[in-house]
Amino acid sequence: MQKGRPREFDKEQVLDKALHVFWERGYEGTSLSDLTEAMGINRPSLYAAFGNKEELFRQALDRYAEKGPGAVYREALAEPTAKAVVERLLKSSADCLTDPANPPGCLAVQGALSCGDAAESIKQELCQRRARVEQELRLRFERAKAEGDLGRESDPESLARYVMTVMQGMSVQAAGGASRADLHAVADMALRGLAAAES
Amino acid sequence: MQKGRPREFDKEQVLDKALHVFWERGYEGTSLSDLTEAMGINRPSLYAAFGNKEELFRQALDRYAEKGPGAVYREALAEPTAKAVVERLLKSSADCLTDPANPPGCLAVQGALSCGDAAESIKQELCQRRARVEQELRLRFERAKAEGDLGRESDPESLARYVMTVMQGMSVQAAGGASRADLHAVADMALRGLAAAES
DNA sequence: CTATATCGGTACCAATCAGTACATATATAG
DNA sequence: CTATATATGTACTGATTGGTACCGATATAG
Repeated sequence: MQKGRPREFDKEQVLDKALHVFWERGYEGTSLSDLTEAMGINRPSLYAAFGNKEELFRQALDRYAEKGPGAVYREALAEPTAKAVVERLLKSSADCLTDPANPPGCLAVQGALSCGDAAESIKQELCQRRARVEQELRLRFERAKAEGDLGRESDPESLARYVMTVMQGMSVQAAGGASRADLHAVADMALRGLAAAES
Repeated sequence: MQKGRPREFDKEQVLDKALHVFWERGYEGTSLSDLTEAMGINRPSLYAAFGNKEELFRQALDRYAEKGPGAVYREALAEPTAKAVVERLLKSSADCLTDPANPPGCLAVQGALSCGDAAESIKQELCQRRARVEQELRLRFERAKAEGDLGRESDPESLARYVMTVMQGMSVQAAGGASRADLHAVADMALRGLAAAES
């Protein structure tokens, strides 16, 4: 065991609390007072454990991508066919974005869509994360095309961008109060379109 | 003419400047210093002419909806057929969201997607505006259905929500750096899907 | 002309922001 | 036991937030 007085809180546990606050209020909309109150620790403990507000956000984002909704995306990519990937992706998004246990919408979309100078680097980080997911999806579609699972005339890049666009739109819809059923209807409509476009 | 010293700036002109700043940085990300600097007036003049930050935002939003991109939406709704409405809506959105003269994306989406307590009422205002546009679109589709322009099995509500979802997703894409061509490809894909779903 | 009403600019307000100095408390290492 | 290392809580920092009091300037009304 290490020297010194031991920490009196569970780091992952309070990180989840911070994640929840950032998710709900965005990066700029969250103050350190909001964070310390929700996390149940005081300011110097927060700084000692997580660095500063920006680093805390990044750690919360990592957790979001790893244990939270991000895990759902990775599972979807593992589906055997492109069609199954998209279906799983859209359906899971509809569920996840409206999960009553979490704030509505997606942290990677709402965390810092537009912001002042101070949050600029956070905004760019979120852009990169979204772009990375889009690229992973594109790669998955390219594989599907190579496997003959998608037609020769299909365009993996446009397809990936389109699916991302629908998911991101669903996030805005969720933030506006759309229900799980509403989003499932959107997902169905997008899926019908894709199935038709493929044939 | 009225008594007193006349205002030395054009109200609409400086309101456009304010609109631009809010559009780029969002409501919370914009400080009064940002505004006065961009508008070229000092603080008391701003308060005398526009009330306060929140009222200024609302007036900028009205202008956005009236003279800005909002006008494009109204034009699209006037198209003769549902298909033409959607096509015009998506294509115009792609152009508008990536117009180099404006910040990328849509003010009604990025202005305050998630935020702290102070901006809560702005967030709700934006939600209501988005919902109102969605409802206008739904009404347009209901008319199209009554006119036989849309099939009997079509669902105007889901259709409207789907189109709004795509447009809102395109706004997120634009904020992330997507080009006009990128968004046109998305629009084409959404349109192909709808055409197929209709048949 | 004088009286009145509004505008513009300086210089301020209290509240809040993110971040920290410092003293005290509590653990291990020897 | 003592020495050391880390955590906690109070109370603070300077900078910035949105918002104003006040005064001189500039217009019209009579």
